[in-house]
Amino acid sequence: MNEGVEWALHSCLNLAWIGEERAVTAARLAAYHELPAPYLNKQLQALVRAGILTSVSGPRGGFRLARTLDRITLMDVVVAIEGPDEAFRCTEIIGQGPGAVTTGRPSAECAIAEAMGRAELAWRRELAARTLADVRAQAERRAPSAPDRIRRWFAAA
Amino acid sequence: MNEGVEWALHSCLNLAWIGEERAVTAARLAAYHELPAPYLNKQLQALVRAGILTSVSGPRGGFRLARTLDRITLMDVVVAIEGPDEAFRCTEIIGQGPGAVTTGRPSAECAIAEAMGRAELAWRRELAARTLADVRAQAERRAPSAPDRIRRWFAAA
DNA sequence: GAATCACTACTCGGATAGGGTGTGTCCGAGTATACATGG
DNA sequence: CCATGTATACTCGGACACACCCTATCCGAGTAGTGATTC
Repeated sequence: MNEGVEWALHSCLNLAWIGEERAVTAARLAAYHELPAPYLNKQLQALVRAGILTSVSGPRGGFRLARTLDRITLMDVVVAIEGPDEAFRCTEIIGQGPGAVTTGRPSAECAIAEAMGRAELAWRRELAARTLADVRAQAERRAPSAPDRIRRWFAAA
Repeated sequence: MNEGVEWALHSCLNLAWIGEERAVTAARLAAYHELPAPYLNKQLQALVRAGILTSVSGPRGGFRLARTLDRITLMDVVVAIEGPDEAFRCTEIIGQGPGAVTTGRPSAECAIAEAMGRAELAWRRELAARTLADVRAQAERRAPSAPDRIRRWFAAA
């Protein structure tokens, strides 16, 4: 899986903790975790295209959450970064060669594709059921001091 | 996901349908779906290392199932081909930079890693619960003529 | 005629190149700010 | 003193190289079979 998914999730949570009063630049979000700033910028752009973040250029510009965390699921972020394609793609080899199945679309009859798809559906369902608000709540339970520390660090110059 | 997973699964089912009386070469398994033979051979080697298949060299050599289909899960095949690493690897950026969490292992406190891991666990659980025997039964329900057709093709020359 | 031995042909196994996708970087388009200037 | 125009600095956005892993391929190690040879 793309490494940018982890960066995007952390950045979204950080944006929520910082607050909505002002936009945050990609450079500062990157500095907080010592990430390569231009590359994180690229990932954040993907979130903007997906409608998860909004961005403004120029001075005082940066990124903001486009909606509240309870309306952003893990699935949304994964799809925004990774793309909508599923991990297991059935290339329909069952329809190739001497043993070709000639009736209709092969994937419809392929029990393998169905079984793999069912597992992947379980994965997607789990991701879609969990919002970033849930994750934030869990994080605050584990590290109650984190939100204030983050807010203070970003407030400082 | 690695494309070889699909090839490996189809090959295992084909081996089961062919029967245990003789080993089947990688070349014939590949020919049945018009796959590149040397590359399929590489994937089958991974299955041998994982203990899913057994192999014998020389004339009359080839591959055989190491155990019955009801003792081979989709998870076994995926791990054999893809490796044991999980798709979402937490690089623990939460422990880097100014906002570093200093107490203990960061991943233990990272709610993001936990949430992503939970989703991936659901995926693995689904794969581990489904054996190749289940998949074969489903395939035979959908295409009752397939087993006989496969057996006949591999029996010919 | 039967056993033994060397040879051959065949198959797996690991080591070796090529391509595509992620990874990382750079510079240009656009904008709010600040300042100088004129009324 | 206030309004206006301009220059400036800053940020996002997309276009540009690099690297790694998957894909694909090849040749060598090992073995069962086959035939000739010998007793």
